[in-house]
Amino acid sequence: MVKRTSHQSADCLIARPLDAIGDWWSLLIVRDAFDGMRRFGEFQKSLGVAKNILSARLRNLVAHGILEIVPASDGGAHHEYVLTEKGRGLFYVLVALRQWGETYFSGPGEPYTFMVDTRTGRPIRRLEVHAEDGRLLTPGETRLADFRRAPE
Amino acid sequence: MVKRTSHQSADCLIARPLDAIGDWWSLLIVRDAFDGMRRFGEFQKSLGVAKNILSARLRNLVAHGILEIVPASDGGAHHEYVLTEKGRGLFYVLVALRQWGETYFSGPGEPYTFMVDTRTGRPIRRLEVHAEDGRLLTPGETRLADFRRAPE
DNA sequence: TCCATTCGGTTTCAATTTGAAACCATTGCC
DNA sequence: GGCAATGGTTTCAAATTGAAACCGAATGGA
Repeated sequence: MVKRTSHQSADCLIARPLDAIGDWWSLLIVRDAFDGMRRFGEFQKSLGVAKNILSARLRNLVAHGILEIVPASDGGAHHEYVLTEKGRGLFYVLVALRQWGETYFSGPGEPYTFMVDTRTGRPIRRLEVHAEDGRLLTPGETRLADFRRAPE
Repeated sequence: MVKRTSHQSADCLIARPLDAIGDWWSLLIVRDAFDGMRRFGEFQKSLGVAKNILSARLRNLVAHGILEIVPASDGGAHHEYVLTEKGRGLFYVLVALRQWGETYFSGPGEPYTFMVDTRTGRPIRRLEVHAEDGRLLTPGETRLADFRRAPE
């Protein structure tokens, strides 16, 4: 499961996250966790994934510090899986993926949900990338910089 | 490669995008494409992936309309792979993933790059989720709404 | 108390996917 | 023509996946 890049990509800050969540099911589990799911059975029913696979994915997410196991919540004997701070940090990845999905994958007549502001019920804004001074940036206006070379 | 959710998740706007790019290599290919890579050999050298796998992934990305094949560019005989509009839409996913990686995966002393505004060389801002009226939203302040039920 | 059921997994095993390496076809160059 | 580079495909072993069976502990009734 854990894929180690033996050749060391120059940009492991994409590769390393993908190592943690880069398989089909993990992000779906995280999404369900954002939706309040906590228990093995809930995830299994929601995703329809084989139990051994779910078991392995949950273990992996816990190992990566994205989920953590908490003793109970309704006094039951079994534990539950909840997002850690690190796991909640994936919110923006999910929003980005979802907005991309809304734009390019929602066919006409298909049932689809989209993300709204709970308070008003209105759709949220699209994500934007901004410069430090607030300017809106396009992909072409950004680049990767080596921290040691040009922080000035 | 293509994983069909037979059970139809209620939220296929996460699952469908993952079906297109939800394996380890595809997003890395897209990232390299944003970095200006266009040719089979460039991707192969950058990623260190087996050629048959790269071949399959490129084919898949083209099939999903994320990359397209263009005839040449330097007059050479071979074609090149460039991002489509849909592919460029993945910019926000990459930024989100990268910022998450910067936050949780960059160990001290490790070489790492981060994203800067080309014009100023300064780091870009963190992504934020905003309501229609501009309020900053946390994960808990959003939910998914059925388009047909509550657009009002 | 005893039996059945649910929950949360693990084990087993066949089928699919992956990846390394070998191979192949075309183009460009001398 | 010969030779290397590019851009793949084929082959085959190894790893991963997934469906189903199994299992143990904790309820829940009769």
